[in-house]
Amino acid sequence: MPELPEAETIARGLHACAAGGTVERVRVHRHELVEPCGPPSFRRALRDRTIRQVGRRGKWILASLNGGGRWVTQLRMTGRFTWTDPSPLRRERHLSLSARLEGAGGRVGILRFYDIRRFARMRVLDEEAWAEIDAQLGIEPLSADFTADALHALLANSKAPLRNVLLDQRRIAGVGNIYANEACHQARLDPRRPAGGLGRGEVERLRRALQQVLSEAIERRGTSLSDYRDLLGGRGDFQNALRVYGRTGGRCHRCGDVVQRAVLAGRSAFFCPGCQT
DNA sequence: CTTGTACCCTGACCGC
DNA sequence: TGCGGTCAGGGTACAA
Repeated sequence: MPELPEAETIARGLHACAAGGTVERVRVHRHELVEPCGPPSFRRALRDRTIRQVGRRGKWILASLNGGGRWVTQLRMTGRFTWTDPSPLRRERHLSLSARLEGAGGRVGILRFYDIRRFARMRVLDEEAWAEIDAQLGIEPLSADFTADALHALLANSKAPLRNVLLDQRRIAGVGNIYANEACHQARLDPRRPAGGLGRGEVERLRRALQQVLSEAIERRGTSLSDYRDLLGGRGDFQNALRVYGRTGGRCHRCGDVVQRAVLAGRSAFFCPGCQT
């Protein structure tokens, strides 16, 4: 579900409601969420900690804690946060975690985490442990460092299909299957092409396309195809701007050809054979 | 090293 | 109505 724009939207929402708040109580309803740490030690690590700020790295949600350390979340496919006023705890089906936060201004709110498919993971890490993970993550595609030269270096020597390389979090952090396919279409590049075979001009087109697609998706608060919702349950809007993703058989808005689907490394790729070469 | 596959899990949808 | 097959925004362990 969540790629960079969805993680960014969620992180901004969390920062607005949770920054300055102190975690008063944590309940872990599904232990696999906090594996391999385990619920008791996870609760101990988070209880009575104050959230300094909330941000994002790739698809990871990061809440930095006063006194050091980070509360980190990988949403994976169906992870979702909600923020509500205090209310009686109903036994909800996919509820994985709930936490009571004493807000900065004396407000109290409940942060809940739901995860239908239970792939999501949370941990509380010290700076050193986080730095290790951070070092494994690739470049931020919306940063100033993401130049054509940098992208060229990331793609060079790779024989794998372009779409697959864009999904590799060790190279570029935050791009998932929706935005990888959309960026390839925007850049008029066939997602099946070997990544290392792109020319300079093509690499620059791809860089711009990635930044445009990701920026517009953030402005539109993400893509809500089925599960994704923001903190308050609102939908994103980028599903209305998709050019190829999930549009097999539809007409390309640019050239009128028919959008096709291919399977690369077990996952769908969507492209227009008429204008992506 | 790189690349691809199976798997983790639930739910939606489609054809029969 | 039910049943089996396929697919889904992610990531990891493992094999080639």
